[in-house]
Amino acid sequence: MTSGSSISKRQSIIKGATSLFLKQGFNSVSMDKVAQSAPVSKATLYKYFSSKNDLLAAVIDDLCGSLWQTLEDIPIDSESVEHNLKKIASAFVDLIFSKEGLAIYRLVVAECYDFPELGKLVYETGPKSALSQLEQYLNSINQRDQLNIIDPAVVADSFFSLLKGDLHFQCLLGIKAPPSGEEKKALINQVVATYLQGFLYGHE
Amino acid sequence: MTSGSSISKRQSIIKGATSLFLKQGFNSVSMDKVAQSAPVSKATLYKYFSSKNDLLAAVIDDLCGSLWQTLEDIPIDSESVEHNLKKIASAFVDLIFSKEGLAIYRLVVAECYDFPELGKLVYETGPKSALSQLEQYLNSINQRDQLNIIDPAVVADSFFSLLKGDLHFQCLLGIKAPPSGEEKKALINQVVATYLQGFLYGHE
DNA sequence: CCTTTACTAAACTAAACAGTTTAGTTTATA
DNA sequence: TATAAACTAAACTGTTTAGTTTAGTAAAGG
Repeated sequence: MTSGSSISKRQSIIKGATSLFLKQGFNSVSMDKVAQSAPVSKATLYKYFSSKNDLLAAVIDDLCGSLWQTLEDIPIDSESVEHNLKKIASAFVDLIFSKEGLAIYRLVVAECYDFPELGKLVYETGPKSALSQLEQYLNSINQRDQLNIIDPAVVADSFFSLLKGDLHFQCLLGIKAPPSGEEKKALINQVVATYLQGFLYGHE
Repeated sequence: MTSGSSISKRQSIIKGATSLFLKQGFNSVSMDKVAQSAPVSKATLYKYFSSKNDLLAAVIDDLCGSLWQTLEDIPIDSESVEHNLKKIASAFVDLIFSKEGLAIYRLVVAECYDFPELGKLVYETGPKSALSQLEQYLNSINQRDQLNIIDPAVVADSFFSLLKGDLHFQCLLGIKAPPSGEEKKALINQVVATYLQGFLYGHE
């Protein structure tokens, strides 16, 4: 089938390019290597993507869609606030300390110089929706529990910032290994406890 | 004078390279351009720096030394905790949202792929000392004011993380302009107030 | 059977760039 | 003035790379 074959070619190019870009960075990967990894001919590669930057945009777009999906799919149910926060925290921490999460972060920050649209693309499809999701939840418990959250956007931001912390920076720089499951659990427990006490239920 | 001339050549190479790297990124700048901007001949350039990576290391080293100096020079005096925190916050925020601060962050994150030593160099000369400085201060007030700070390292980390927040990420990506003086002041006031209440003096 | 479309392998173009070399100039000093 | 070291401009080497072109193959559909 014609269109079927086309779609799978396109997909396999993206798949190969993604793997290479995440492993070695954008500049270190040549279009020849991308073509080999798909595997397609270079001519076909340029039929689907008009330039290397065009391919990068497609790769990032694809990655963001799949990576942040798990965070959006979290069911915010009627369980305790602590429980819900821990679920959000867990998905967030898993994401930002994953190999792909760290690699995409590096990739995007690195290419900001010559490719400004990239930043917007990533932010809009990722952090922005995570923030507004938490903000919405904070608004709901703010009403329900008669809390005193003046600016839910700021308070939502604080939650993710505390989870990132200095550790995320060190992992980005490659001077520290990403946390293990146990370490992530400990981090989440510590942050959620601090957060409940310091930001939500500690001011009465 | 021989050595005098040598030192100034070296310095002017670093100065030129710094300006170019911060503006355009490492990969987009050729050694020819660096030589022109110093200005020195290419042969001289390679007499002082054995490779482009060697030059980058010197640039980063020089930058970190000067950039983070202001943060280390803050006198932690006997004034109120709020006052001291605001001084630290102000220096930190000025640094991380400055053009150079953001550019060096991008530069280092971008070059992590092929140049792992860079991350360590930056972290050790920058964030690490800032963290331990604040940690030390927290230790002192912990004793003095009979606070209940269990892990000063974590609590120090939280302070800087809250100051960075999502805004720093957006500035990094170039999708938001760095905050003005007024905006930085507002940010500092909000974070310090939250911090005093939520992390230091709010648990009694 | 013929035509069109997708594809491939491989050669090619044109430019950029790290790093070296050459041949000659300036400058300080002894 | 002689010498040695630092310097310069410019050509050169060798490699890499984005993107194009060419010539030809495979296969589906009318």
